Amino acid sequence: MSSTIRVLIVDDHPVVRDGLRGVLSGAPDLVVVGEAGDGAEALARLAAADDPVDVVLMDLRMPVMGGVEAIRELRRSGSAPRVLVLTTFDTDRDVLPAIEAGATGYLLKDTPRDELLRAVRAAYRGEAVLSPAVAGRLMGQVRTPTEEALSSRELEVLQLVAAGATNREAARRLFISEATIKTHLLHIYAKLEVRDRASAVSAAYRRGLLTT
Amino acid sequence: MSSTIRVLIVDDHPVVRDGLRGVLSGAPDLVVVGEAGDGAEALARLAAADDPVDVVLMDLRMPVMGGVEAIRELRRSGSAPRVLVLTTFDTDRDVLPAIEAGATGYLLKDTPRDELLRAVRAAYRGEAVLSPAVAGRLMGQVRTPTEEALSSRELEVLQLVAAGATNREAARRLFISEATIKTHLLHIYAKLEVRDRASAVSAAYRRGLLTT
DNA sequence: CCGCCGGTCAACCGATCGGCTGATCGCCGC
DNA sequence: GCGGCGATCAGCCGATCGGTTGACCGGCGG
Repeated sequence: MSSTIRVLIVDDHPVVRDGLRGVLSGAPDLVVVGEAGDGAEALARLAAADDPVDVVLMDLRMPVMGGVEAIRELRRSGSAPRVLVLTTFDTDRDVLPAIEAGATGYLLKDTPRDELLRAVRAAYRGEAVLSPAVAGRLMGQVRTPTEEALSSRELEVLQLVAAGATNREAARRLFISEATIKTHLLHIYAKLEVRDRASAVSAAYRRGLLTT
Repeated sequence: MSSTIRVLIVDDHPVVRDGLRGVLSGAPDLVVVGEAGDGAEALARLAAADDPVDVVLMDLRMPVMGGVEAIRELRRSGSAPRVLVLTTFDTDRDVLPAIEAGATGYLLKDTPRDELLRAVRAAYRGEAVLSPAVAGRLMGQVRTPTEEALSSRELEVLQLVAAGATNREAARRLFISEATIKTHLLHIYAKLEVRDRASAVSAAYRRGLLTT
């Protein structure tokens, strides 16, 4: 019958893939048509036009090619499958890019089995499904639209500062003036609501702007 | 037969529990005798003396009671089962306490299925099994014995600095002199191999000394 | 018993930072 | 076409930091 939902599992952990396969295979209306260990494998699998996929269960942090890039590629190529993100992390740095890239839903891995099954069916219908923690983050974004969100240039500066660069060194490395570095830093302080570089670095780590 | 290894799965993610159950059930010499969603549940299950467990597959970061405390409790109560840590994280902050607490092995969740099975059997025999990344961290510890390991006082200072305190503020908060703060910071810089507070904060986050 | 280590404190110096004001330029959207 | 924003740059100031040297004390272990 045409009501069978065809699912592709993308996760770099074999154990997790097995777990998902097990959970999904318990539902008569779902069938796992493939697995992939990273974004590139997933794209390759999805390119096989003779074997369509309805819903992609996608991890985010993977080697070779992460989930966000994979989703972006999918959208760019105009492919059809819904993408349901399933990951451990609920930081802004993970959630926002994934949703911007075009994920249909975003679940955390502590989601109970039955909720996961419902989410796959909902994603198949094009409905948005979010874990409560993720929903909260999104609301926070909407409520404070202009907050945080460092510009890419500011992030470069902050990375150098976190690496121990003085203003002078950062300026040299970015081929700009020391005054500009100072300006960027002032903006960064304002956005992160701090007053010095040390706490700016700390705030950035907490918000997932800097990678651990 | 007595050669059947009895395994308890402890992980807060239902999907992961399913995956592990699936992998283990594929081996004729292994049997999953229970599951738990956090350390407290695991201890309760292990307290049932009429139903022994040989190997515990233990996640670390869990709600209610984490894996490290659970392992420590187990050892304190003189219980027998081997504990094989199976987690996503390989930072010093996770690895070292777990091994100190008495874990028999430490695997990351990207471990292939067959290696996981071999590891369970090895743990049952009391052999140490480490994922390559974890082994590397341990070696690093041994090679540089005096490295890092901030004293508790130094950590207090660093936390304040990360929160945006100036030396003067930190001094006031800890009821000590500003000069002492400076001395602590110099020691911190030496241990973390940096030259300013911003990069000290960064290094601390990367090593898991400061919590995200 | 003596040495080492962690914690405490002091004084001094140059280097750097944070705060402020003000300015130019290019791009995007209304 | 105007306004806003990001990025660029300048100069000035006081405050703070980083580096150094030297010192005292208490506990722990050889």
